[in-house]
Amino acid sequence: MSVKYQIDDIDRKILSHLVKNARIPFLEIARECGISGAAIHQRVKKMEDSGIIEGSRFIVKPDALGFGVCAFIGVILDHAHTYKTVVKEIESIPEVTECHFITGGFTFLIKLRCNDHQHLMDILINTLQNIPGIAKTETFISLDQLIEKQIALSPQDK
Amino acid sequence: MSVKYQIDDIDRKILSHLVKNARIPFLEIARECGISGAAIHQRVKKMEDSGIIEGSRFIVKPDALGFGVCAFIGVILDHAHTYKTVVKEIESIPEVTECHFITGGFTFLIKLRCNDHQHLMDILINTLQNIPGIAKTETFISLDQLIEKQIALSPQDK
DNA sequence: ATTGAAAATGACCGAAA
DNA sequence: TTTCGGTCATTTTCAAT
Repeated sequence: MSVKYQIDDIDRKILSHLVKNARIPFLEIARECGISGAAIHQRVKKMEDSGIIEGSRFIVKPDALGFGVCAFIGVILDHAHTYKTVVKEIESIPEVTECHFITGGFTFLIKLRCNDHQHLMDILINTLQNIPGIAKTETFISLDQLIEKQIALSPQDK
Repeated sequence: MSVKYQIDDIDRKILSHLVKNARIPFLEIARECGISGAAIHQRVKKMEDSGIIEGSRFIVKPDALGFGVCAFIGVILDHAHTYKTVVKEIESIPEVTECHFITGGFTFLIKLRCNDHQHLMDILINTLQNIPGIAKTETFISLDQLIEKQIALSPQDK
């Protein structure tokens, strides 16, 4: 479950480029790190194999795909033992992008994206509220995503 | 502010590959779409220029970087007019990865990543609670991120 | 673990349809 | 908008250090 090996400063430097631009040429990273392209290649491969790197993605503006509405939903279960089956049900909802098991007033915190408020209402009433084990939900609609960034990798992430 | 042009099915197909693997060769996408590599290249460029594609990133397991703890924090302001300055303050916290202006019981919902509970406590007490305008916070620690995925691009996203 | 060089593959640009 | 073709750049592998 845990990470297989500790990354060093060169790995961190490589990642600091890759998390900002997945298509940057390895040779460019190599020049900045002062080592060969082959070394970059092998280090990236090792980090991929060990699971440190989970993959790479293009970031697409959700609006362009018709998913202009973002919302968080706090979920309260009526019986703790329904946990597993509820997760499976939530997993099958295509609009859900995240689900956390959290401390505090809710069992789960779900993040999802949908087309519009009608669509959101539909998910709430026809999907979520119909899942056995879910007692109550509380919806927080994101009116504006003010910050979206990655964790800083280096002390100074210029 | 809005998107400059509507993408078509080919664009959607291109994106469906790119959001899963940012380093997939354009030629491979070209083969699957039945058009030339140059066409893929141009369509991607157009989507980048128009802002539909916001960039590309490697996804790194936060644990590997020493950020094993994920938490959400609901923030309540004491005066609505402090909104802007508070956002600026929050923006400058390196551990914060998201900040939403939300409906419901909170003004903001913040997502952040930190090393451990001590680190989280430090952010809560020494950083967040010290920002003028923040009246109250409520912390939800993510004990387990059960789901993490992207919005489905196609009806069937095999 | 890193390197340098070789071979294979892909990105990118211009011209033409 | 697309394709084709050419050139240049990058990825990837491998033997050697």
